[in-house]
Amino acid sequence: MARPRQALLTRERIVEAASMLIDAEGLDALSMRRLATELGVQGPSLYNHFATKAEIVDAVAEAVVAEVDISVFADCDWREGLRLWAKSYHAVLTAHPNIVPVLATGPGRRPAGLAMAEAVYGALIEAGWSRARATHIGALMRYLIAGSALGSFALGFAVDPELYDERYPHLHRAHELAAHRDAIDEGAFELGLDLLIAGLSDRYDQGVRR
Amino acid sequence: MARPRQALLTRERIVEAASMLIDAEGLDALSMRRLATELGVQGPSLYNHFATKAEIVDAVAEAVVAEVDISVFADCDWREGLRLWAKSYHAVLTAHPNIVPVLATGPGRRPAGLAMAEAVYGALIEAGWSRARATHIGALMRYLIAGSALGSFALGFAVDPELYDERYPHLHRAHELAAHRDAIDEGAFELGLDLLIAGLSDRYDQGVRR
DNA sequence: GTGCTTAAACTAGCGGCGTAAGTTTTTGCG
DNA sequence: CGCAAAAACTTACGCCGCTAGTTTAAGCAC
Repeated sequence: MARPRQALLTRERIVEAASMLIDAEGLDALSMRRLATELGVQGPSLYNHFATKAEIVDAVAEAVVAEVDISVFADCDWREGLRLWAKSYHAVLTAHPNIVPVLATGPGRRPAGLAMAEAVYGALIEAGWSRARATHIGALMRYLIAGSALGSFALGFAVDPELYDERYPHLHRAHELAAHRDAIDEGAFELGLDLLIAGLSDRYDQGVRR
Repeated sequence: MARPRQALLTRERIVEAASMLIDAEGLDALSMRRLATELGVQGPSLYNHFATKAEIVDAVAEAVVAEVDISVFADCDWREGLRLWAKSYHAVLTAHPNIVPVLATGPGRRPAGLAMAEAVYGALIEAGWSRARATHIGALMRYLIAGSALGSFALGFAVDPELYDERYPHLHRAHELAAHRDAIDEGAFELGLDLLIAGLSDRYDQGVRR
């Protein structure tokens, strides 16, 4: 086949297929040949639209970050804005867990990431936080959100139950955690969010804004 | 060469070389052939000591986690124990940033990880926290520590400075962040640690332990 | 309308990857 | 002493990201 009358691929279609593949089967399942097959095309054809595989993964990450709702900062108090934004961010990452390592590791050079940073940082600055503290707070929220999305804490205790009782007495019945995995992760995230925002709120109200 | 009089490889030597390679050049630089070369040996020889590459990476992760000081829980108040443990954990991850994605993503099935969970969870339970809350707190600390170690927040703003002023007014001079990257990340982590432990401490003192 | 450039698909192939299979030699034990 | 297990080796398979070169269609200039 040479050039078709109607183009088979677009950047959009490629990103969408890649995103679905990552969501369904994980980052490792994404190979150029596999992705191309999914799109009814031969592997190297993808290079007509993206220079490298990394660019494709990047575009997927960008699309995911763009789902996060940053409009909340416009209408809310900084505390409420922070909370709603964090929940939206958290929800998006929970919906696309397999791409999280890319988001967490990679830099925020992409437009959506910069727009998000602008929104968060801007809201904090306008609330009266110092530049340095606003940076810290933004980073801190990211730590919590990315950290919670990355690896389920509850996961990984599904080993031989008898082993625990001998060597790890406090982990007795810890293997049952796996069943409540989602609830636990959600609870831990909520706890963290409450504690951080409450703590910041206290400092803010006491005039400690740097 | 057939079997040598003195074995060239041991699991220890392999893990050490792999660890050094990951520290020096990153996870991607670790390939079986490359690692074998580093050890003066042919690639497949490694399979005499480890069944898969994943097992080697796992062993490296285990060795890193084992560096974390969990003895602090024995002598301290739970608050101080939590703080010292978190700092030790954080310091270890900062010293081996390239292995962090493995630790963060992967389950805690390894002995060192289980021992750490046992220590943290045990200290919280004995302090009087409910089982559910202790789990949340342990998970939450992990989120903060792993999240902060994973991706520097400050990194990734080293783009064309002129771009910021137009589209992202609050990120004005944000590119300068890269220079203070370590200080910022450290500040954000410390802030998070302070806020979380202070918040938990308040709840604890008020008798809210679940 | 006829040519020219560009775009978008193709095929072939390079070097590297993880790993399986089978070979050779040494060691250590019954 | 004989023999199984261990620890190195060589070879090879099928995947990977990606490059190079080819073919044909589309879009545009004159």
